[in-house]
Order: sequence, then structure tokens, then C-alpha cells
Amino acid sequence: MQFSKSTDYALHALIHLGHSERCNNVGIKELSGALGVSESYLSKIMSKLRQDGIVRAVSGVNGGYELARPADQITFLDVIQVIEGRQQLFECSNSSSRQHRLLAEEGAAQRDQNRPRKNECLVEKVMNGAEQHLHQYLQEHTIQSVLDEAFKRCSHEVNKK
Amino acid sequence: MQFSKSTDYALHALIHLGHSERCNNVGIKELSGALGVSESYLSKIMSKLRQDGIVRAVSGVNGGYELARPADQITFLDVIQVIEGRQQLFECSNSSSRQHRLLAEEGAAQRDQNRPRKNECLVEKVMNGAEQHLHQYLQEHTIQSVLDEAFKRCSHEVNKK
DNA sequence: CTAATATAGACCTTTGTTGTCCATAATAAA
DNA sequence: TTTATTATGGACAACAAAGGTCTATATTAG
Ligand code: SF4
Ligand code: SF4
Repeated sequence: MQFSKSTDYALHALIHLGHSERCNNVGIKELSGALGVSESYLSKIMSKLRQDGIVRAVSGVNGGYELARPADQITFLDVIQVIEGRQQLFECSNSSSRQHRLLAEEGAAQRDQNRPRKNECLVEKVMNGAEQHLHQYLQEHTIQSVLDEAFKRCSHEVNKK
Repeated sequence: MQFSKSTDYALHALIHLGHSERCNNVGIKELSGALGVSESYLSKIMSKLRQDGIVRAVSGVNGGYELARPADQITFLDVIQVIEGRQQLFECSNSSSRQHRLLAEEGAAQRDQNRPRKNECLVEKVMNGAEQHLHQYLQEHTIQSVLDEAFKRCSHEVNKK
């Protein structure tokens, strides 16, 4: 249970793009150099980010990448979901076991119209809750918020001198 | 980024053990039957749980497993960490890149004695925050809490009739 | 002793991650 | 138009992790 390196790379690439907003179109060479990741692999990742509308790309001479929307509208969750996929944190695999029938719900939810929960069992309820908490936190942090804090630290450093 | 099936199995096995507290020593056959998982594989998982002090096991005739401590002291986090390992959710892989030197911290933390943070950069700060939130939530839910809620549902169902 | 039970290790298959390489398309500039 | 530059997509491979089986071994109640 760990985020993949690709997610790491994607985040850093986006931070780099956000930091270089003024001079549009950062090429894969520059990104690759800054992050220390091969051009081949990184371009795969950038391609994914483009397909999901996180960045824009233009081919040809002087082409490259730029953020498709303001950095404060690109959340950590967005990036993670593009790279890692949108599968649930927990996905039950044996819902046909004896135990499921004994200890889950079945009875209560079906007849109760005021709660249109599909078939959420007690284990899934805990795990989905965990996922929601995680997502909410990750949604509150954006590429911009990292840049802001970096800038704050930097100017604080200058003031001290 | 998903919990493994083993975690699923472990949680269900523990719930079963918690539910059968009275008649000690539940054998692997019974567990395997209840969960619909092969004895071989499930025994691997139970073995791990024993090594980490979640369950006790006794060999020989009438042997089997039982919870090593009360069900309300076995949290979801405990189980997940035994099965998935205790690696961090995010682990930086390229801390020697150009970008790290430009955008991380270095300067600020080293001189400042009132914050003994090791080398937590801004990206790690966000990710570690996410992990902490997740862990806190998972720590608040135990095997017992699931059993309790199952019982509540059940008796509520009975009252309705 | 014997049957039942857990344990540990070897081994295998499937799947996912990380990565390279090459052919192709798009585009700005000469 | 041609050329150099850049991104894109597919094929492929090395490696690691997950999921699972099988067998030999130790432990213990009866
Ligand atoms: S109780 Fe929930 S997690 Fe368990 S088998 Fe049923 S659906 Fe799956
Ligand atoms: S800034 Fe943080 S996450 Fe990025 S390379 Fe440095 S240590 Fe790693």
C-alpha cells in the first residue's frame, strides 16, 4: 500500500510547471533534467496527465507542456487519481461467503426507503469512510499550496538575514 | 493503491474469531469454510497475525486460533499494518534531483532548533499528513466496533417484527 | 502411537510497476 | 517545401509483488 513512483514524478513535474508558468511550454527535456527521470518514461506520465486534462501539450518546435488550469485548481487527489486509477481503496472479494450472509446486512437496508445505500456492509462502511477522509484531505492540498508554502519559507529565510 | 485481498481475509477471519469467542480455538478448517478461502493461503495469513501478536495459536488436536487480546483493542490499523507492512504511504525516490535542491527546504529547518523535524520537505509534509489522517481514522475502528454494530442492526431488525 | 492441527519453506502463476525503444504525427522556422 | 524539434502511442522486457498450492515438520490431545 504505497503510492507509485509515477505519482511522485507526476507531482514534481506539475510543481515544476507551476513554478515556470511565465515562460510557457516546458519541454520534456527540461522536465526530465530537473527531475532526474528518463525522457521516455516521463513522457508517458505527461501523456496521461494530458489525457485527463491536467496539462496541455503542443507538439513541434518550441512545443512542450503547460498546466491546463490554474495551479490552485489541481489537487493532490486529482493527480493521484489520474496516475493510480480510481479504484476503491477496499474492494470486497468474497461477498458470497458464508460469513457475508451471517454478519453483513441484507435485511435492514432493503426495506428501508429513507436510506438508499446500495449494499454497503459494515466492513466496507469503515473502509469507505477511511477513503473519504483521505480524499478530503488530499483535495485540500493543491500544486499551488505547495508553491505558496515554498515561497513563504524562502522569503522568511531572506528576512532573517 | 488498494488494500490487498490478504487484508480483506485477515479482517474477516478476525471478525469470525471475535464472534466465536466463547468456544475457544477456532480451527483453520472452520475459518476457511466460513470465508471461502483455501486453507493453505489463509493459514499463511493467520501465521502472520500470530507473529505480530494479534492472535494466539495452539497446535495439535482441538487446536486452533483465538484473539490474543480483546476485540476492542484490535484496530483496523493494526490489521492493515501487519498484512500490508509499515512502509510509508509516500516515499520520495529522487531527493537528489535538481528540483529537490531548488524547491524543498534545506535552509530553514537546519538552523531552527525549536523544530526538530528531520528533513520533511513540502511534498512529504502533505503526504505524511494524509497518512496521519488515514491512520487516525483506522485506529478508531476495531473488530469489536464492527461486531457491535452488527448486533445493533440485528436486534433493531428483531424489534421491528 | 495416532490423528488432528499449526508452521515454514519451496515453488508457481498472474498481475502490476518501471522502464526502454521505435515509428509516427504535428509544428515552427529556415 | 524541407528540416529540426517536439509530443504520442505501441510494443516489448525486466523486475517485483500478490495470490495461491503443496509438502515436510513440529506439536499435542486422546
Ligand atoms: S461483509 Fe462486506 S466485506 Fe465482508 S464479505 Fe460481505 S460485502 Fe464483503
Ligand atoms: S522535494 Fe521532497 S518529495 Fe521532492 S525530491 Fe525533495 S525530498 Fe523528494
